[in-house]
Amino acid sequence: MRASKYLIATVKETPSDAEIVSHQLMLRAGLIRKLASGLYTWLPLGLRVLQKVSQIVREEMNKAGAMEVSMPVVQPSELWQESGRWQAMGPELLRFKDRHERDFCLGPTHEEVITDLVRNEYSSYRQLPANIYQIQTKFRDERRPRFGVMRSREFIMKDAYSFHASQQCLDETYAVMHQTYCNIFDRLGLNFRPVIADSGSIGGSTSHEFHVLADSGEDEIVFSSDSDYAANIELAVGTPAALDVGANEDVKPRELVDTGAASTITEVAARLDTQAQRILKTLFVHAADDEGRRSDKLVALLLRGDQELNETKAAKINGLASPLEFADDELIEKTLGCPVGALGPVGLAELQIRCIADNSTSDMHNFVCGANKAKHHYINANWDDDCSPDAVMDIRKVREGDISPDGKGTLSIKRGIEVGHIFQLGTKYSAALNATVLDENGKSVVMPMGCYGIGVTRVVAACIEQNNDAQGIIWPDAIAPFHLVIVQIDAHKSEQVAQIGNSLYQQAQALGVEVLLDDRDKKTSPGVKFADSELMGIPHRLVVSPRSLADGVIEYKNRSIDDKQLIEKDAIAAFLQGLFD
RNA sequence: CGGGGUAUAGCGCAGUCUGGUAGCGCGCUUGCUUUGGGAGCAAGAUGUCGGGAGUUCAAAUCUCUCUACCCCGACCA
Repeated sequence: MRASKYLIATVKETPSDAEIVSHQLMLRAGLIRKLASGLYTWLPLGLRVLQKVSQIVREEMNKAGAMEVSMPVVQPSELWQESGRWQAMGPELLRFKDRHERDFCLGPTHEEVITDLVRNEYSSYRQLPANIYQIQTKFRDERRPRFGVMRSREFIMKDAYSFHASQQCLDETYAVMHQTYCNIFDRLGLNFRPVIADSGSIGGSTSHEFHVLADSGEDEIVFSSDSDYAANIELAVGTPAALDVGANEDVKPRELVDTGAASTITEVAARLDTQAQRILKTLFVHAADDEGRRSDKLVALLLRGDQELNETKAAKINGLASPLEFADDELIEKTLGCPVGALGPVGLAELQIRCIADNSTSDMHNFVCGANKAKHHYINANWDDDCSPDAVMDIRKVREGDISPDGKGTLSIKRGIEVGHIFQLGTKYSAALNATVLDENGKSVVMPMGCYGIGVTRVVAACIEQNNDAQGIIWPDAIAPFHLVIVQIDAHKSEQVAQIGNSLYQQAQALGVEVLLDDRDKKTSPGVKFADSELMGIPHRLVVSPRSLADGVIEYKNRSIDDKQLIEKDAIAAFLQGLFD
């Protein structure tokens, strides 16, 4: 490709609406342009990268025995009615009518369409497992698109769906896909981790997310120092370091003390000259009514004072309003007759308020808790003697330094960008759409399904988050838009520069190297060409100039190495061959 | 959806408080010079000041209203 005939849409200044580095660099390097909130045009340079990512995904999926198809973006409402999601999904599902007033939506995902296809085309267990995928545009009307293509409304996803005659068969395919995802992200040159994930409202038991490690990530992932335990913080389990104070104290009688204006854990600890871990934290959330809707009844959640609630875990407790909702101060005061700041579990049983305690509270004794009386706390409260939880479970958010659930090592927390998610769907869709095959006994069975997604557009952004410097993007070889850029300097003055530039360009092409010849005219100064090549992140660069040709050499620079090399003109063919062999 | 902010040339911004000729830098066009790190000089082109309504002799500027976009939060197969 000749730069003089190509859209090099680089910009010097950082666009004001781009917050994270990948978004800034994608705009500055001329990979994308915004059309509207969450909608982006991919420019020639960006599309090359996107297509490379797609191709790697495609090759690995094919290698794993999956079959590529292409399903419509526009989908009829009937299928969604059948699965129940026409009602279940909110405004994220973009709906509209055609000229005949029939309802349609833009596909945010394709479980319905694929299940419909498979129920019509498959009839025997002998055809299974079937693993079918596509790489295609999805639309989700996100409430808040952000960070460029990282969370956009229209994006490209590789979505695969597998169908099985048995759970065992699903397990096998799931394992193959787990490995395939590792292969894909390895090939993409990403620093990533698979983690155990919440399977969400979609149900199913087993689920893993694949996270690219980056500080700008929207998720927190937890991993162990000494084992392969890794999980999304939403469901990560750990054991907090044991109480290091008062562990061996004898049980003392409970006492009411005046704590004045102290209302937070920190203030109470200071006032009573004790530690947060000796104080019981009491939170109130709304209970659900008989029909599962939010009621004004309260449920108390108890945690050790130095610990925090994991809302995802709490939301799964039966009998709580969904989504999890904290009670406001007014309702608490009305129900307990005490303002927020001195709340505790003592006496809640009489008020018929359920208490759910976190595991971390079990070994607490002689603890401090609110007395449900303004400006008063109890000291030396104890389980059984003073109060008992209705249930003890894990509702705690793990912390850095907790002990890994397998007992091996301690946990650390990092931020990640979710670029892939695999999960076992079970029969949610196949049962709703009656997708069955006959098993070896001639009996009709509903097919268990698996579902495997990769955010192709997000991968591009995630990769830049991980590979950049002050000059711009540093593409891994596997997805660089061009492998090599040849910068010509003073070609208008030196016939030799133009000649050698051209000859190198042709040699590189003959080697199958994707090469960009920067033959832009004299108005584009050398500095601009250098800066652009670095901003665009092209891994290898040759510079042809009268200056170096006078010494009989051509300069080579690797984007990720500071030093330049001078290559003898006569040795350049061999050098190129060695570089791209 | 709640809170905060922004909207002026292709991009980045000033001008708004205190109403009175539409500005700056980058980019773009033309010419000359320059050429190894985002060149210099000269001449140019480009604006419904986000839309609508109002106040006023006069509105980018004041008032009302609508819209779009960004950030934080909530939400997220």
